[in-house]
Amino acid sequence: MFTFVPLLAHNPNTTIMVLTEKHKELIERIGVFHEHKGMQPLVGRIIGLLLVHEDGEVSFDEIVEQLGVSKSAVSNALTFLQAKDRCVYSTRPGDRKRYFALKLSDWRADFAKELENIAEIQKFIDEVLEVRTEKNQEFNCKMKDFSDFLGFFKKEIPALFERFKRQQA
Amino acid sequence: MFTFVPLLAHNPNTTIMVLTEKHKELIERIGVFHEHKGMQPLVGRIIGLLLVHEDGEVSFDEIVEQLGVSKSAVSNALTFLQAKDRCVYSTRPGDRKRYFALKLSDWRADFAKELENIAEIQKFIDEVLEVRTEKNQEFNCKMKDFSDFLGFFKKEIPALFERFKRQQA
DNA sequence: TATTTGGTTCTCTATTTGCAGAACTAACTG
DNA sequence: CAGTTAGTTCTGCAAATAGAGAACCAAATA
Repeated sequence: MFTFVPLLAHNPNTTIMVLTEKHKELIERIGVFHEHKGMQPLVGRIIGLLLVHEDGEVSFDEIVEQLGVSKSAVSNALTFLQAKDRCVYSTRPGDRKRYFALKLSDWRADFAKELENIAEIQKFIDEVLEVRTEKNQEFNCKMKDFSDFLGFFKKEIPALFERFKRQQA
Repeated sequence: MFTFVPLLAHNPNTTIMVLTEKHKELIERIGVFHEHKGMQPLVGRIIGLLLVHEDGEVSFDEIVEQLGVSKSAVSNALTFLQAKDRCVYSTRPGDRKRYFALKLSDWRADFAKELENIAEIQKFIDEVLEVRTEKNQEFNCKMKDFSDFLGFFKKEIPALFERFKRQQA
């Protein structure tokens, strides 16, 4: 008679990385940096942890332990990070845990998105120009100027990555 | 006997601009755009109002009336905008009112600051690289790559403005 | 079938935020 | 000096946020 003997089921990576004070302090600072960008506190801390963790992949449980927060908070934060496409998880045969990692691979796409996002103000500038009267031409000109620059800027983004690539080789 | 007859004291520009629905709706959208950038709601609305207002300069009172908010809220928001160097006020002889305007003139400096700000993540990336072990070289390499790009990017910012200037002429 | 594991969802609460309204101040006016 | 004007600061509250803890669920195990 055969019994199913799971290879790893009783042997998940249960030892967790030891974080030094330096690690912890860096995680906090990365946390507040992201808070300033409008993210909720724990989300920023998790990004910090995933960055400094030597494995790059961190289990749900370990996040809970390392950051000393509740499972519910971690669950919500990870759902958010995945929705924003900043984070993915992988699994391992015979181990039901999920191991979360940053999608560091597409930093190019992410950064480009951020640039386009800040240039998004152009849309508003243009709408503003449409509703403005001719009364204050100086003001209008400066806005037109800014809008033109933003258009130029957006077009330049791909070239920027190109030049970086060439300059690297 | 001479009496002091103030030229404008009883004649400040008391008629306020009429905002259409389109104006109001645009102000709201500009407001939420800035909220997403981490500003408090009223600050974004004021930016919107100063953008669409035909005069470019708007008195404290008119801000209160147009946006239908309290004086205290406006006072705090304007203090904030001035602290952030996004806004200035001017006065007129014989008129004690302050007329607030966006510092639209230095959009170049502002935009450059925003770009540098998003590249500030490099500082953290580098610190992270210093505390990371050699364990996950692939992860480390991607981070190094990203950091290199951010360094390159920062250096490119002035050139970007240069190219825009040339391309305009 | 009962229990454990890994995680999600729901409910509740402490904290923070954003603003109103009142009290206040400082400069000017009658 | 009493009143007005223009704006600031203080006090308090309603709403939003962030997270704890418990209840819950589904898959795997005993």
